[in-house]
Amino acid sequence: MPKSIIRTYSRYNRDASALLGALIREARHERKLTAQELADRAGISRGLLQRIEKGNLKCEIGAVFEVATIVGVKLFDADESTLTKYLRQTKEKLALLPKSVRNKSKAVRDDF
Amino acid sequence: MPKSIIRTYSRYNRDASALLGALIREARHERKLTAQELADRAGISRGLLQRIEKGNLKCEIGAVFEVATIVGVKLFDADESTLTKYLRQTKEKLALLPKSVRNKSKAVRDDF
DNA sequence: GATTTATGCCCTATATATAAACCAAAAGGA
DNA sequence: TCCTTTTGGTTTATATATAGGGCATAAATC
Repeated sequence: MPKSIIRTYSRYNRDASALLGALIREARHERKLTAQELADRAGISRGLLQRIEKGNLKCEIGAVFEVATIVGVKLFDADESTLTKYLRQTKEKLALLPKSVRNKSKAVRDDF
Repeated sequence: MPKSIIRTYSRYNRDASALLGALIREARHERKLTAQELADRAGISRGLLQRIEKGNLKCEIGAVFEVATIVGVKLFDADESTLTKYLRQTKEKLALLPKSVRNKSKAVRDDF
């Protein structure tokens, strides 16, 4: 990130991230997990989990997703099966999977 | 990140991120925005937007949230007002706001 | 067809997020 | 009360995500 970019976030997203962190923290307590235990399960450091639970927007999304999934905080929707439902419904799925494969089989392109 | 941690992600979250990226890309097309235009609006580089649309889990969550909000892809829920609803309902909000203020007024602690 | 525009994907420099190790304070349990 | 555990907050070293640029291809547009 050259030239010291000061990134600003909208109030909405700051609230959203703070809420997500609070939900994660609450869910962790409900499951009687210490911060260290949850961090270990997610494969991250305890310090990173602390920042996630505080709603820090600079955390990598993969770490946040992993933690949220472990403690049962759902993304996109409160409904558990919504993601899978989306994955089935969206016609983008057809364009989705090849896209994630393209990098692996770089030059071939014989997949159609 | 010392010691070259190889972070693994669950299949669920890889799918979730890929779906989120696809939804963002689809929404961007619906709004007739070029990648450069959306990146400019979000204050990020075009390359980062590309990675977001590919569902790269190493992107910072703040950038993903900003982009998603701009093109109208909702987080947590399809309903627009769900976040604000949550923010009102959750009793965690009381513990939430002071937490985000604590860093600003570092040593004072006269807020109670 | 030609020409512009958008996209995909390199590359490099650098700002910074992360892990790990601390310490002190808070919380919980005896 | 004391003792243990958990948490919040540092600090430091290092891995790496990012911005920015270039370039080739694809896709519009004419």
